Formats: sequence, structure tokens, C-alpha cells
Amino acid sequence: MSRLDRSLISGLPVFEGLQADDLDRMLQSARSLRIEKETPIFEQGGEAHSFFVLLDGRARVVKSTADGQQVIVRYIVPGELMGIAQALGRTTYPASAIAVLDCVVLAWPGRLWPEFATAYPTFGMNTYKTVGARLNDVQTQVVEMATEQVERRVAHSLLRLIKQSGRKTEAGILIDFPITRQDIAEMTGTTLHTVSRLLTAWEEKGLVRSGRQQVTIKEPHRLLLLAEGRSRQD
Amino acid sequence: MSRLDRSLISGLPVFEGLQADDLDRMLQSARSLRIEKETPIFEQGGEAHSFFVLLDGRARVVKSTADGQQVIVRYIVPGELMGIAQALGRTTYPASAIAVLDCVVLAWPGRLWPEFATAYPTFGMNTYKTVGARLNDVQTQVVEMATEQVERRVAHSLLRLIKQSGRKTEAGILIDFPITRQDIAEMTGTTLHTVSRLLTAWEEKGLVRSGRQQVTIKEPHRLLLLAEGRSRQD
DNA sequence: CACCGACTTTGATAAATCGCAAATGAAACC
DNA sequence: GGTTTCATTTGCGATTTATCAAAGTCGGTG
Repeated sequence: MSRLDRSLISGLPVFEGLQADDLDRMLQSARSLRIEKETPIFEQGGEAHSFFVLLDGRARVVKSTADGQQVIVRYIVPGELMGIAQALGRTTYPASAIAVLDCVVLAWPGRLWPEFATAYPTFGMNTYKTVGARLNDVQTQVVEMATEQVERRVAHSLLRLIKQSGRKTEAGILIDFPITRQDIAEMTGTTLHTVSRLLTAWEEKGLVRSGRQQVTIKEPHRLLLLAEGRSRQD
Repeated sequence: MSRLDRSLISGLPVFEGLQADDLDRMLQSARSLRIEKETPIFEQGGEAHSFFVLLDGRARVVKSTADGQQVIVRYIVPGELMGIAQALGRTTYPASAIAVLDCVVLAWPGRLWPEFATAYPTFGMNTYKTVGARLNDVQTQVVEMATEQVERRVAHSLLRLIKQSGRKTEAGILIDFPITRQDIAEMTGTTLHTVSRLLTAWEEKGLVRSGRQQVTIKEPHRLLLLAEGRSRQD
């Protein structure tokens, strides 16, 4: 098995504060995996055999209902943890993760989690910070879904996406991975039809530019006003 | 300062697996507080000076938006942790907690959290399990809000409430604390009017019995069918 | 290069739910 | 006991958004 170089992870926030030899030791029990676009990385309800760090690509975390509807819980970008069921005292994954692009991940056997958390307390702390941030994110999302109507929810979602995955282009800030109207609908609890209508309307106002599987925000500031409900309707 | 007896917490799930003397030591740094009905226990955005265990009463955790709307994130019942911002690497509370009834809580200084987590690893693990369960709950709620319409959401909420806080009576299972139509609306992202109409309709079908600030589920099973969308409409 | 499939747009209609207003009811407070 | 306050109910019109249906568009593939 080829050695994994420490530089793969040394810059990542989760591994911040760890010694070089700690990183090396952690990498000894990691496997590096390549996952093809649109392939599952782990599956909801499945036994949580591993936890992961995404090194390259993008993943979407999806939670499905008994009757087959699904909701995109979040997108994962390189450097982020995913599938950390063990850290939460779970033995199965509460959601699925699917590669949106070809991905490279590091995977550790789930049973190592407790050892890691005690042997590298900084890593444990950092992980719990991540969990805390996510709990907060999800709660914010609940508040949004409870209090805002669709237009503002979609606006907020797009703003979060460009914050997390935005790439600056001449035309504005591009969401840097393929995303369909359907995906946006699944993030915001609406239908692809409504998302399509919103994007068309926004395009006419010059806020965004969108095409097949891509969205560029031309005027983030104005979109934010709209998201916050502070824009007089014109 | 009066000694707190170990029996206060020894039976609680969070403290499970701890030695008697560990409990005693933990209690040495705890204060016991009495909080009057409808008084805040901690406030959103405030510095997270303490974390708490609810010993008696009920608390609701509320998250407010910039424009003053609020959402009830969850109810806390005796034995549960709350305000554990430190465990999530936060320095401020992400939500407020308000006593629904007169409450008794134990409070520990927030700065003790890291010491506790290392000195009593079982306690740490149990706490993270709690966090994991809550993360899962909130995500489930997002999925519900994204995929279900109001009637099913309200049904699910009531079912969760009786699971957590139900008291069996002759008439059925009573939600064991005062709860208004407005409260239920804030849990489910709807209006008190819609909740009122739903409860009236359900009452006519014999599913529930409700009055001022109280709800009794007469037929949990049928309500579940409705919540799951498996009931033919009659 | 034509075809296929996936994604997107758009219109028309229907349904769900909100917002407003007003009336009623029940508990709490002098 | 009377009054006040808060919670609840109910009707109705207005809006939002879903649903259904159909057509258009783009990109890739054989």
C-alpha cells in the first residue's frame, strides 16, 4: 500500500494543531479512494464502517424519506469530514453521500474513531466543532423553512452555495459544480418548476445568469437583499 | 452552599456509567437553580457561561430570526442537557431556552466543559451521543418540512411530543405541559389558525381532544397513519 | 450528423395555506 | 363578581405554490 503524504491533510482545518508525526500516524490507517461521479460514497441506513475526509471533488449528502422523496441536506467540499457517525454515537449512517464530481476521499475504519479522539484530542475537538457548526446550520435551515417563503429560501440557498463553492468569473460568482433545478428544489423544499421560474425572473432582473446545470450569481448583494426580505419589489 | 445529592443525577442517561465519586465531584462544581415559569434560562447570542441539566419542569428551545419571528426548535424534559454550546466549540448560545413551567436546573460553568470531557470520558461520549441524536432530529425535521404538508407535519409534531412528554389519562395521552396553538404553529412552520382548524377537524374525527393550552391524543395509532400519509381520507 | 435523453421552460389550473377580521370562550386578576 | 386578558374558533378572500401537461433546448453518443 502506497504511503499517503502528510501534505494531503496538513492544511485542513480539522487537522489543525496536530503534530507532523500525529498526522503521519493517522494516515497509516487511512485508505485513499477514488469515487466516480454520481456514485454513492456511503448509504443511509448502512453500517457506518468508515468515516471520510473529502480531498477532491464534491459530494452531496442526501436524506430520503420512507416514501422515496429525498432532500439534499448539504454539500461537502474538499477538506470537510463526512460520514462521522461514530463521533455521534451512531452505528449506521443517517444519510447518504453521493459524489457530484469524480472524488478523492480518505477513509478510516469507523472503529478507530474512539482511539483517534483520545489519542489526538485536538482532532476530536475540531470534529466536534464541525458537528456543532452543522447542527447550527441545520437549525438555521429549519428556521428558514418555517418562516420564509420559497423565493427567499432559494435565494439563501444560492448564497450559501457561492459562499461554500463559489468561483469568481467575469460574469459573477459561479457555483462550482453541476447543479440542476431539481437539486436546488431538493435543498429548499420546493419543485423544480418553481425554481426554474424564480431563476428566469431573477435573470430578467440581472441578478443571476443560469443555464443547464449551472448558476452564476451576478449580483450577490442584491440577491442578499432579496433573501433578507429587505428589497422592495420592483 | 448546600451539598447536592448524587441521587439527583445518578439515574440520568447522560451520567450513565459514571462512578459514584465521579458524580460527587461533578456536583461539587454545580449550582442548582430555580427558574420561574416563562423566564429565560439562557438567551440566544448571549455568552455561553453555563451548561445545564434540567431536573424538573419543561423548557422550550427557541431560535429567533433577525426580523423577530421565532421557531421552537425542541422541548427539553427532565434529565436532558441544554445549553451545551462548549461541547460544540461555541462561545455563544445559538438559541434561547425558556421555562415552560417552573423549573429546577443544575448549572455548571461553561469553562469546566473541557475538563469534564477529559476527566469523565463516559460523560463526554454520552453528551456527544445526545448531540448526535439532536442533529439527526433536526435533519429529520428539515426533511419533513421539505416534503410534507402542514397536516402531516403537525401530526408528526404531536406524536413526538407525546413520545417525549406524554402522560396517560383516561381520555388518551396528554401532552404534559401547557402548549398553545401558537406554540404548535411555531414548531411546524404554520399559523395558529391552521393548527386550530386541524385540531378541530381531528377532534370531530375522534383523534384528539384539545382545549386551552392542552392537547390529548385519543388515538395515537390513527394519528400516526395520518402523519405517514397512509390514511385514506374519510 | 441525426437521435436520444436529460434538463429546462412555460402555461393553465387547482389546491393548500395564509392573512385579516371578528366573535367567542375561558382563565386570571382585582 | 365583574372585568380584563389571553387563547381559541371561524369565515372569507387573497396568495402562494404545487400539479399537470406540453414543448423546447442542449449536449453527448452512436
